[in-house]
Amino acid sequence: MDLVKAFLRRLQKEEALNLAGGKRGRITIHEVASAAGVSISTASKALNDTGRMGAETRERVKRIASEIGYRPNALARGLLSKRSFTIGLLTNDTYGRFTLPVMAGISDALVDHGVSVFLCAIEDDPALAQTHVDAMLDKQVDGIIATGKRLDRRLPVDLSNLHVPVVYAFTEGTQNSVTFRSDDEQGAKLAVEWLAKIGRRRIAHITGPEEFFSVRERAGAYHDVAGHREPVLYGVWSESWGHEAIEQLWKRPGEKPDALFCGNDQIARGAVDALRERGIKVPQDVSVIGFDNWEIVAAQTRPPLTTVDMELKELGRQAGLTVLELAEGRPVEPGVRKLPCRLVVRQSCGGKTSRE
Amino acid sequence: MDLVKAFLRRLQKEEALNLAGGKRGRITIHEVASAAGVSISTASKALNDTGRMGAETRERVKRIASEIGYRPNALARGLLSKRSFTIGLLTNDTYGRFTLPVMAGISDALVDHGVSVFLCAIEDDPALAQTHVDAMLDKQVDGIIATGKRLDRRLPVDLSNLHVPVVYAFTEGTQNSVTFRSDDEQGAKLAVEWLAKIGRRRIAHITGPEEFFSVRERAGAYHDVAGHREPVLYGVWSESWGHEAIEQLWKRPGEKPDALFCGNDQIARGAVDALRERGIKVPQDVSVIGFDNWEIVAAQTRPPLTTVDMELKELGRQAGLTVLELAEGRPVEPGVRKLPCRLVVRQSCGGKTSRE
DNA sequence: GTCAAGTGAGAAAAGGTTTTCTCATGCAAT
DNA sequence: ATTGCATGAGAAAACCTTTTCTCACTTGAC
Repeated sequence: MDLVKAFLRRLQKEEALNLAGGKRGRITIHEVASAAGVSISTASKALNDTGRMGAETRERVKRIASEIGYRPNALARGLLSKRSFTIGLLTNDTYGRFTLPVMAGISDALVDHGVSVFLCAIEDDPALAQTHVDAMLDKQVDGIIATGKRLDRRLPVDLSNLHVPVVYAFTEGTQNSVTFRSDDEQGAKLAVEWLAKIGRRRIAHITGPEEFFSVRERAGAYHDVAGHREPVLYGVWSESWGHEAIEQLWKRPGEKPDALFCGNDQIARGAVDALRERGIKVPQDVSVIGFDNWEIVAAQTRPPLTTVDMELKELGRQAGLTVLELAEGRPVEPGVRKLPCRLVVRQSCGGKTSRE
Repeated sequence: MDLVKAFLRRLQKEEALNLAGGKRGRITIHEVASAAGVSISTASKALNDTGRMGAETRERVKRIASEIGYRPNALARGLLSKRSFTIGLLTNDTYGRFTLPVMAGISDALVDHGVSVFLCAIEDDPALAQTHVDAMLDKQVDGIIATGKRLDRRLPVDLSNLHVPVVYAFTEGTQNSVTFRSDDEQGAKLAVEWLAKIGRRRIAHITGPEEFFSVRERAGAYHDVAGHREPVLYGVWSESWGHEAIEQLWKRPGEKPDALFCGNDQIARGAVDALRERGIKVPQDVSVIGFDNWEIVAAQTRPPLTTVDMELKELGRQAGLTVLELAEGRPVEPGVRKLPCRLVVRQSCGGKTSRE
């Protein structure tokens, strides 16, 4: 009876293994050692280029290891070294609008350091966030990068007293943390200066809700460059607000703007569509510039939008390298690092590059 | 002599602990055991509800563990159990257009099993893909989910002989694998039947490139329901193709379509915009239906698009649960599973729900 | 007063790797 | 001949858990 049970269990196990694709025990350093006729200590030292041994021995071990396809078990290694070569990316940006480029940058920067990334999407749900953080800590992540969709909001979870390094990217950080963010002021300046340079004088600013920090920063820079001659229209982040704003602007008396600096690409697209419907030509009559360089919106607009790119991938890259520095114990100056934006010129502004 | 040695070692250990003060090494089961005055074996059994011991002992250990904030080290646990509670998600969909919903579903399904997800974006780069796969295997992932942006394309890496289970989601799988995909035929049928039901008779189909499997499947279902009275226009997946298709349709002689079934939401949006520019009212004159339910496009179109949702999140959820089943050794029938699509009714079709 | 059975708890091994310590061996210098 | 010292390589401990095995003790039955 007991025997039957054991047999059945074994059978089941083997069957499972077969389905899994033939999961016979992996090749360990023991196999390498015995195949090379050395001890595991020697094998380890040979493979890691540490310890003392004859050059011939080292070479032989290495050759055999690669021949039989040995790959060290990262779990075992991590257990000892207290480094898992794993980091966690925490985000509350469900759409991935901002997170994806950041993630791409992180991954790009860390993949050749052998670091993998856990992606955890927490939808402003503190309990879910805590669950994910706990799971990551249990898995001994070397660090955590927190990212979001807004520079002036915190993630709904406290990461300030963890015993692993935390870096913030495109979300608000804590007191003594390292935080990466885009330089919205510089980005806005870039946009408005471009419009001025191509000869536009009456530049209006249609943007998102005033309570967004980015909105205030961009509006501030706009005023610095363009002065206060044209109004700033605050609204929401949607195409329909772009439409409505055009309506508001064009129904008031007096001269109309000859350029629009929009708070994001969706607003810009709405505005461009509204202008077209009124028979106003973009870019001949009015230049329009967006913000975000959200390809899917900017490139599909007619004409394609000139816009400001926040270089989120680069931001992710730097955040990734920084969390790695910290994980390896190297000191990193805390503070907020502003990364410059870049102007992406397409056809919605005219000027030098408008007609080719 | 042996006793002395053991004593010295213990002393040294305790000193180390004291020196650590609490800032250094994490809390291990040793701390729990000594705080509770039991051995580590007993502590382990108490916490895992295994083994035999007095109810009082078990409770005490559990209470103390939670008091001092003990969390088991997943690396150590994984080393022994050969389960890392980690899976990898491999994708070549850079935009995240399809991957994000799938990822959300996977994460959603697995988070309360304690499983975390490595996200690896490989951009059709075989070398990068291999690097990521190797890194994941080294980290002993319990399984891999491969996902993409096209049902009829493979990822540029061979996953067929891994010793961990692999599940394919929204990408083409291998011979004896488990593959999840949307039922595009059923989805298309849903769309065309809806148009018929609200009284449309001349339904045209504007869609993507014919070499896409999904395109052929949707077109097939379209013909089955709508017959061959109206043409199918193959093109590309962009708004501008939607525009152009309208031009083509409206410049030919004879009766115009009273409904459009579009191959994706971008084409639908382009078509709606083009119709508006011609003074044709949507949905009063022409009903338009999209495919994908890509919120950012469908909801921002004027009027918002009725469209077909491929339920990618559910697809991800099922893929996640399946890879877990396989990882736990439970048998899973190989084959392709088609998941039904769902019609999302907004305002671009009219009919019953058009005016409220 | 011995035995069998049951109960509670600890010792030890295992998992794969790295690192420190120890041990031969051979060789040059005294 | 003895000491001193490189050199090459292995033994064992450590990382943290889980699990199996073993042991001591109690209890009720003979």
